[in-house]
Parts: sequence; C-alpha cells; structure tokens
Amino acid sequence: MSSTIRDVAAFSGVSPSTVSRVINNKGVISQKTQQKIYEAMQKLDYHPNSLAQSFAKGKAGAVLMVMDASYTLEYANTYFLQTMFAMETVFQEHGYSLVISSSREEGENSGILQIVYSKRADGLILPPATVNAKLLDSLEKAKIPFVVLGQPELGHQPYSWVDIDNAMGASQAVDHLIEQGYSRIAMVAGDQKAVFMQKRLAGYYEALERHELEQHKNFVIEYSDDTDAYRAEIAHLLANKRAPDAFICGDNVMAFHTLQAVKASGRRIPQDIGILTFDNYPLAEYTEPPLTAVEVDTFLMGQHAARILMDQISKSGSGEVVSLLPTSLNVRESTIKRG
Amino acid sequence: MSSTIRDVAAFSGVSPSTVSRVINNKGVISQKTQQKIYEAMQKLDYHPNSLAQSFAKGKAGAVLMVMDASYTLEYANTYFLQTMFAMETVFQEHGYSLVISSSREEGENSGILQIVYSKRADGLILPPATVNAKLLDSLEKAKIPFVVLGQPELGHQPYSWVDIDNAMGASQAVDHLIEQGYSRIAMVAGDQKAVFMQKRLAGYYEALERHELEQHKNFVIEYSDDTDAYRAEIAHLLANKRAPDAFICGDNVMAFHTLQAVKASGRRIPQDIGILTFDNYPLAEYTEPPLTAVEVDTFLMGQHAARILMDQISKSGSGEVVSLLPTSLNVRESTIKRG
DNA sequence: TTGTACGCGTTATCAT
DNA sequence: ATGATAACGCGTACAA
Repeated sequence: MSSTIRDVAAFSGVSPSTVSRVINNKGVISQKTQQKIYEAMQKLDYHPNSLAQSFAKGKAGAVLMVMDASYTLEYANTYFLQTMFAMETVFQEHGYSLVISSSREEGENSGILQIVYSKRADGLILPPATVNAKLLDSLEKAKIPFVVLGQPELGHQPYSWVDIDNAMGASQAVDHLIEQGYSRIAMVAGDQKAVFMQKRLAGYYEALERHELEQHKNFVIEYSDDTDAYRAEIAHLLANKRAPDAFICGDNVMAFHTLQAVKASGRRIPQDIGILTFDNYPLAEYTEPPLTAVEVDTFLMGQHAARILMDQISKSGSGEVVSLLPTSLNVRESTIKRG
Repeated sequence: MSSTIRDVAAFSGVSPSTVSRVINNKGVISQKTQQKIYEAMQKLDYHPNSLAQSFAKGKAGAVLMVMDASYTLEYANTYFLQTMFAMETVFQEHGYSLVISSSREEGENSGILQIVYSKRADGLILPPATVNAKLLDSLEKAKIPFVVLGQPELGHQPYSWVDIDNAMGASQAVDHLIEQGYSRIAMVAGDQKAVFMQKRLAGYYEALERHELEQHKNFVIEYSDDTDAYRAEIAHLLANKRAPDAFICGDNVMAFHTLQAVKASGRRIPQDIGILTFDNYPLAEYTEPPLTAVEVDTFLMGQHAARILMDQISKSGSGEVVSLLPTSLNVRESTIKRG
C-alpha cells in the first residue's frame, strides 16, 4: 500500500492539514516544517492521490476532447493529432489531463453527457458536428465550459470557437497567383455546404473583386468523386478559349487530380497553368511539380482552443471568445511563373 | 448542486447502500424497490459521481495512452489516430476512459510516472520509444499493467506488446511480385536500426530463399533523405545490366521517389519495373500508376492492444501476451505485370 | 432483501 | 503558523 498524507504527517510530526498546505502551496508555512515535510515525502515515497484530490476539490482536473469519428478517420487526422498534441501540452502546463472520447453516431451525444454528468471533466473541446441545440442546452444547464474546434454552422453562436481563417487563405492564394502573373483563376470546391468551404469561396470572391477581376460562373468547379468525370470536366474546361490559367483546389486530393488532368491536357505547370492547394499534407511536396499550399497551423489552433478553455474554467464565465487564426502560403514550384 | 446517492435513497425511502447496489447491479434487490429507485434517480436527475466512485473503489477507471511526440507528429499519425479510436472503443465498452499524454523528451518519463503514482490510470499503452529499464522497473514496482504498441527493441521482454507482422508483409510482397513475373527484387530500406525494418528485411530474405532466388547485396538499398542523391543512385542501379525489376519500398515517401526515379530512367511501370510500398497512406492510390501497398490494419492493432490491457487489468497478471497481426496486400496497378 | 457504519485520501473551515 | 474536525459521494463489510 502506498503512503498517504497521514503517513507523511505522522513521520514529520505535523498534522495532515499542514502537509496538504505544503502540497498545494497554500497559506504560510515555516521553512523548517516545510523542509521536514519534503523530507518525509521523499522518504516515504509519497505521491498525492490525484483521485482523492479531485474528489475533495470537486474538480475533475481533466478536459474531455471529443473526436468526430466519421470525420477524423479520414484525411483530417494528420492535423487532428497535432491539434491534440498542442492541447495536451497546454493542459499539462495547467495540471489538467486530456481525456479522449469519440462521437460514434451522428447527433448521439449521450457519451459526452455521461462524462459531463458524472463529473469526469471540467471542460470540453468539441467538433462542430456534435454541436446541436439539445447538447447546447444540456451543457448550459450543467454549467460546463467548452470550446468548439472549427467554425460552427449557424450564424452567431453563444459560445467560443476557434478556426483558421479560411477566407484569408483563399484571399492569399489569389493574391499570390495574380502576383505571379495568372489572371484567370478558378476554384475547385468540394462540398459547398461546409462552412469552411463557404468561407474559402468568400475569400476567393473578395480577392477577385479587390483585383477588379471578372467572376466567371464556370470558374467555380464542383469537385466530383468520380475521378474520370472530373478529369474530363477539367479537360473540357481547358479546351475552352476562355480557360482558366490557375486552379485553387480545396484539398490535396482535388489538387492531385487537377494536376494530372492539366498535365494530360498537355499544359505545363507552372508555365501555362498554376495549381495551388489548401492543406499541406505530407505528400503534397512530392508531386511533380511540388504543390504550393495554403498552410494551416493546426498546432496553433489546438493551443488557442486549449488556452481559451483553460480561461473559461478558471475565471468561470469570461464570455464567448472567437479566434480566427491566420493562414500562410507555402510557395512551391506549381505556381512559380515568374522567377 | 446535483443530487447524491443519499438524495435518491431518501426520495425512494431506502438506504444509500441499496441504491448503490442498484447502480452496481450487486447483490439481490426486489423488483419493487429497484423500480422505486430507478424512478427516484430519474426524478432527481441523478448521475453517479464517477470521481467518488473511483475514489471509493481505488480504481481510476481510466487508461493512459502515451504518444511519442517526436514520432507521432510525422507520417505515422494517420495510423495512430485509428489505433487510438479502436482503443477508445474497447475501453469505452469496459467502462474505462482514455487519457492521453505525450512523452516530450527522450527517456524523460516523469510525466508517465506522475500519472501512475497519482493513481490516475489503471493501465498504460506505451510506444516502444518510451520503454527503458528504468521505466520498466518503476512500473513493475507500481504493479501497473501496460501494453507496448509496437515490437520493442530488445529480444524477449517480460511484457505484452502488439505489432503488425512486418516479416509477413515483406514475404507477401515478394510472393506477389514473383507471381507477377518479377524476379530481381530489390528492397528500399530506411533506418535499418529500427526493429520493424529488420523484420521486413528478414521477411524479404526468407521469401527470396523460399523461392530460391539469389540475394544480391546491392539490392538492399539504404534510402537517403537527400532526394537527388537517392534518385541518382536508383538511376545508376537501373543502368546496370543486372538491375532489379522490382522495388519494395519501406514507406510511401520512398516509394514516391523511387517511382519518379524509375520513370525518369525511361522504364515503364509496371511493365518493366514493379513498385510496391509498405503502408497505405491516403495519397498512395493517387500516384501514377497507383501503388500496390502492404496494408496495415491499425484499427485491429489498437483493438488488440486495448483488449490485452483490459485483460491484464481485470485478471490482474495474466502473464505477458505477444500479438503479431497479419498484413494484407492491396494490389494496385504498379505491380500488375500479368493481367 | 435491506440497513448501519465506517473508510477511501484529501481539502477546507474554524479554532488556537 | 499549525491543528482538529468535518465534509466530499460512494462502496462494502457486517449486522439485521
């Protein structure tokens, strides 16, 4: 059996409360007794029972991060893990531990609530997909703070969230392409119902406007999972006399197929056509030519989310905070038209 | 303030212990009181305080998974997350929650031990890199079960670990290539000090022997991060009259560069040269031609590790278990020589 | 089948 | 600056 606070107290000839004070750096304690107590702890190999501490304080000392299984297991995971790592680092600094749980079924949040109700977590990090009116209501009642990782669907929401500035990313992309001498810029978009996609489109339009470029309806291309169909579409588009001379792609897979479709059409990259992608996955730099990418600092994202949550937990109720993180451009060969 | 077991007891006119029995399905309770208690719990919106439960039982009800930051943040993460998801699923089924922590500095495991000593976890999942004599000793003393995720460095170790059968993967790869009519099979290896790499080499040699093929020393190629140098090396190798006609690559990046080096040399894939890779990352299927890959079921790996750990935790001390998981081959165009 | 009483290890309040 | 004492919410012998 491991030793308890009482053992330490007995060994050093003081009361348990004094030992507790030393452990928590609370109140004032004389140098002498403090010394004695530290020695006793050493001798007895004492380690505070964190479960008992949590229990006594009524604080779990833990944060629950929910991962959206359906989403997380796809591409996004490369990023998700960095985000998680960043958060764990912040929590650790604050003496909190990170608990992971998965939302298995859409809209089924009983697992999350279970943990909240059973008081196993002092705060939550949630993926946008799990957030719905019912959950919000429950969390409100339970008075437990949370931060959403990604911009939520609805307009303004009475809670904190963190996301990268997708509009800025698209805007940067357009600026760069124009600077490189491209002028007929197309955008390959995935699911336009997703908030981040809408933001990217908004940034794209904003930049075109800023540069006084015409907006061509057929320059916004809906990506299709039917690869052959998609490549045919690109080929068709390029055959047009008013074809685009640059593509901003929504993700690496779209970029990959676009790249190959463009090459197949006989156009040279980057001399004839520029290609730029959102997200910078490990293999993006290995394409031919390497892809210029809108870089997303997911580490920073996790860090921000974690810090905001820590704030809410300590100064219980510091209002909702929204954090839009800047993107940056990782310029590679695929868009270098001018030396 | 939320209601406690005492409130429920009072409300339903029984003693707290009876309520406790209902919660834990222990002992025998009459249908009638059981009914009453359930109703009371409902009415009072009662949820057991999991912290108090853990405290009373002296069990954390949690498992700690350590992630090797230096490794995890690289490519492997695509897999790591699936493994984590699988584990979380298993733990959840057993009523355990999953706590994540990162090992930040090499050999610095104070964080892990901190959690163990403070009794925040009942078991551990560890990456091979964290395991050293000192930690083993501490864990032994603390009597806390753990499972290592990946075959450890040293020979036989007195603990459980789970890994994929790397030798089998290499063996399968060779078999497939030979079946397709390739006969001069080279292997591109990364760091040969890594256990998994040694196993893959062993499988490769075993298969060559089984097929009575000669082992050429220069057919085992040490991959170099200096891309240009590596490609030159491949070019040089291919210029040789006794050049390989197939490459088994240690990971997707090696495969990518090999692919491009081979193409640059004017050889056709798969007609002239076959290329096969370990690991199947999202973008592996998007190369030209798509890469045949040794598939690793990381979900299964997590599941096994979690189950073994759950076993150790419940039947405290069921001896060490070693689990080598089968690989499978995802055949794509890059090795289809024969229809 | 149910109730009583105590303990789990720590913190917090109130004295001293 | 330190000690005594009472919680915290639950589980569990033991008694009934």
